[in-house]
Amino acid sequence: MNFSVSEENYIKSIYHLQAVHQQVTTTLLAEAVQTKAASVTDMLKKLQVKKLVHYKPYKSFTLTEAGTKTALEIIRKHRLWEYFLVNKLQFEWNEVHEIAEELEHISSRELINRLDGFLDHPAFDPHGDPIPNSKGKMAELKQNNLIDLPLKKMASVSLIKDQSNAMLDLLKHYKISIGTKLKINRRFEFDGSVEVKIDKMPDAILSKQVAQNIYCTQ
Amino acid sequence: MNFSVSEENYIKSIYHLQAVHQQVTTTLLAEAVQTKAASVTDMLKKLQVKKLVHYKPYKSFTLTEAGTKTALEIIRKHRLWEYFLVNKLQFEWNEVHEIAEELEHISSRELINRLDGFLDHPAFDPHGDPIPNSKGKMAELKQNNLIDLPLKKMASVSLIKDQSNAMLDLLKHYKISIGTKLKINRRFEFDGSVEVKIDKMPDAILSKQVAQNIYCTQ
DNA sequence: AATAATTTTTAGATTTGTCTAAATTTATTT
DNA sequence: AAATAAATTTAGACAAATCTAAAAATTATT
Repeated sequence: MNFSVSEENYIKSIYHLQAVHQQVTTTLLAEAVQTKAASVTDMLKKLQVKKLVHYKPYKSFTLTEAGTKTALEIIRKHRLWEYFLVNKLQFEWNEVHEIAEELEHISSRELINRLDGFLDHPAFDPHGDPIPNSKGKMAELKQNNLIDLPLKKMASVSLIKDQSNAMLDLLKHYKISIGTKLKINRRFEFDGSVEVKIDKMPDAILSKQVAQNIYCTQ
Repeated sequence: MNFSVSEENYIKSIYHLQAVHQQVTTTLLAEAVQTKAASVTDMLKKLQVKKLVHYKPYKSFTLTEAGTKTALEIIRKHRLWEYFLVNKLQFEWNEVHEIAEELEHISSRELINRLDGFLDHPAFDPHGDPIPNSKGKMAELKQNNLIDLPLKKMASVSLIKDQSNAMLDLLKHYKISIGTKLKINRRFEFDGSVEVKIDKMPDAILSKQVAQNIYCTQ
């Protein structure tokens, strides 16, 4: 099956929203794909006909198995291209999202499988998100919220949940990126903020809000 | 300026047709973009408003300077991606056209300039066509039609004019591709065919029709 | 449980790129 | 130069994806 860019964007967004919200709503999806609720309804009907979503008017919608498979293919492309952009073309990890949003819609499966080989089958993209393999399977990594790390125990940043520019700006300031090694020196009970030692940087205090958006491994 | 995929395809096709025909016609362009003459007229009016073509109804149309610049950017993208597909992802040179047709519409200039650097600023794509640089300039290479080569003089295949599958099939059989070294042993006056010695292959006889589609350097 | 507020869907319009059929212009024949 | 043929444009229609405004259904509030 071949889908339009628009259809693919809806499918991908439904997948991502399903991972976070138990119930995906029309309004939520409208916001995700930058459109109006009425347009979402139209598209849901179209996707239902193509058997990509289960849809009950006024009630609910979820991806079908075929829809999930499609979503994973798009996400695989997105993340492989991001990996390529950062590791071969020397982009910064926070510069690649928009370009990958375009590249993920290139249709050739052969292309993406060769790209995968060229990149040596990476398991994680530059943001620490796992890359589905050609069968849709992706690696799972036990990730802990920074806030929950044991004291003085070195850990490696593996995922940033909030990838807004505001967040990325802040992380750049602290020189925190995927792979950055850090440990928690102490916790401040008052507001839940934490003092962290980051690689070769002076000690820094991260607000609870920031720390909750950073996930680590080990 | 940002253009739709459709607009870009028209612009690119006008550029290619202008290189071959002194006058590009509506019908010719319609065939090139796989549509009907009436649709071409509609699009020409749109491109005129955007100052990409000079257009006089019933008379003629040509690319403006801005239109030519745009065409060269698209062609640059197309050829750089083809080079990438063949030289990095190990595609065969006759497998890459369709994929590059999609990739050429990815908008990021930064991407294409970095790709150019990653590939070491190639001057020619896998078909032997010159790749415009970021300013739209491209290398010129004196290319001779195989039919006109001096006898017994080694030459290097640099361009295949007819890139139909039928032609590519035939070339595969003779193991002729861009860069193949060959020389003409003798010419047959009767039908204009030529006997050529190809690299490590037995002597072969190419019809005039085939030979006329092969261009060589040196 | 009735009313109000919110969410979702429907109805009808818009834009882009396309089409067919008819009208117009240009080119070719006789 | 008039008639015919061919190419081009116009007019009107259609599909995809969107929008706004109104209607319908659901959820929350009093």
